[in-house]
Amino acid sequence: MIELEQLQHLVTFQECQTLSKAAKQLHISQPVLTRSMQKLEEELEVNLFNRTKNKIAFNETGLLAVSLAKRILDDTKDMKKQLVDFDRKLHTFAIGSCAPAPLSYLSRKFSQFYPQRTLLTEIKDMYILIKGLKEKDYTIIIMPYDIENEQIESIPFMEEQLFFSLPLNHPLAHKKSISLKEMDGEKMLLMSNIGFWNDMHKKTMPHTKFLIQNDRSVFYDLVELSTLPSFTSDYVMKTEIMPQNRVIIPISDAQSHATFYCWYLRENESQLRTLLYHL
Amino acid sequence: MIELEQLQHLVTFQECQTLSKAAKQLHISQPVLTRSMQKLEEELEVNLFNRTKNKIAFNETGLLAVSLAKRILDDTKDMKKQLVDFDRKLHTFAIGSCAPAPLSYLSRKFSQFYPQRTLLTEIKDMYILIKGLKEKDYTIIIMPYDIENEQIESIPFMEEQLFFSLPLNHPLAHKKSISLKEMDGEKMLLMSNIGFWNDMHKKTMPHTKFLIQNDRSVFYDLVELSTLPSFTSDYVMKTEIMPQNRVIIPISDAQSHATFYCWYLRENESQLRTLLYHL
DNA sequence: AAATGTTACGGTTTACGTAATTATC
DNA sequence: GATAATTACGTAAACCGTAACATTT
Repeated sequence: MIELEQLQHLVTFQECQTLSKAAKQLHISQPVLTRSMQKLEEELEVNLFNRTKNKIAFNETGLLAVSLAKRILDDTKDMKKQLVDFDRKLHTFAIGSCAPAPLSYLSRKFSQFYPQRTLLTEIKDMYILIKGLKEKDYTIIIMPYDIENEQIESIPFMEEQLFFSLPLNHPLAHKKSISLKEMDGEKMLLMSNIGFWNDMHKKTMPHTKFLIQNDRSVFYDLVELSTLPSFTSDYVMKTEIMPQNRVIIPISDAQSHATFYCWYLRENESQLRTLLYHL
Repeated sequence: MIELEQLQHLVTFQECQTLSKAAKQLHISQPVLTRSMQKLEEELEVNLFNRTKNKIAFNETGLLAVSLAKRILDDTKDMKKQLVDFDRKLHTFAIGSCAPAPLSYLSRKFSQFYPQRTLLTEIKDMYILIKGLKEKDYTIIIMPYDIENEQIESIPFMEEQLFFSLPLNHPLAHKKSISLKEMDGEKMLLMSNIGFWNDMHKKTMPHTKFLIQNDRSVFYDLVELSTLPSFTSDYVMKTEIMPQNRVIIPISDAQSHATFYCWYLRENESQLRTLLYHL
């Protein structure tokens, strides 16, 4: 049977033009190449070269063989790549979320129960999440409302309440609670990549200019050093150290509260049971 | 590097479902297959199977691997076939002719000078011959007229003269020569596959009914046993044994004589020199 | 003299099959 | 007890690199 190694030799030979150069490039000795090419000709039952005493050159058939060999070698390299990709996808647990807090929570849970598995997490728009769940790009998606149908099941696992974080000398700093509307129009600091909260802010506070920060530590520095109002949440306050020069005031609107649900395909229920049980 | 043998093992395993059956089919021992599959997994850096103590079954990745492997194996089998075909075509000498006599003559010459090469001969319509020569389906074509242009050269190498072959008691049997027109209207015996002569007969003797014979020996039997007129030629008379109960009479028309030319592409002149020189 | 390809030879590696082992039906 | 897969082990085949050789530039 022909072997891929021989085809690789053939292609390298063609690229290098002489057996000796090809041998160097392949890190083998010339005699090996001589024999390899002889064997290939035997197995293919065709002459691939014009040989003189100390010269060996490709004939037409040989050149055709090179082009066919290249294709086969490419295919096998592709094969490996495809399999590795497929396998990774198979063993990767992908979580898509509409917000950062529940994703952070679920990630931690996940790594407790499946420490060896690869985890992929994303914050995306909700319509993308739903599409991705159906197409099995996500094993689980995190949504701020529930659902129940033939394919999809959802279970609630976490709540999050937003607060305003105001500097001590802010005019509203003394209040017990503040509505979104009351704050609308002020400049505010905001983290980027906060999922559906972003949409909520834009809708409920259309006159506010949000100063978006990508970097979390820069965001915290700005919160501490500037006098700009910002948002925080009960989850963030539990998990992060909060600055001292701020007043935390509840937001009165219902939109500032979310219940997060795990959505998953019923067909995957068995493999998810452990995780779901411990949420 | 992955080897094709491993891929073949993989595919056979999938077809047989167990390693032992696959081993039998491949005429090797189980341990070889066990190791072969282990090595394949190592090289691909993926698990292809679900193993229990005495069971090994394909997982999803394994099944994908099988389908990819099949494609590669098919490609390599194709590769061999393509190369053999290409090589044969490269080494095949193809002669197309407008008539049987010069083809028979040239074939004999050819096998004298290139006894080891494969020869392919065909009698075809002249427009097909010219097309085939240009497209290199034919190395040489035999035509009843000459040509001379940039690509094609022609050299005359043989003449053929047709005769009527009449039974002894035929009304015209006594004549020194006969024209085609004189015989037009009579039933005649004719060999099939006689190339351009066929067109000539149809044109010059539109009222004659030709009784076409495929088999040469049947044709000769009929010539000998029937009283139907037929054609023969100087070439045929030289190479075949002629029946005794016939009169051979020259045909007076110019169309009954042909000079045959070898046409070939100038670019092939060097490889044809030996043959052309000895025509 | 330098470079190229092929053949010869010796030693190591590889790879095979048999046999033994473990597990399942 | 029969079948299946894996592991262990000794032997035979394969393969590689060095060296020697033959040609060519």
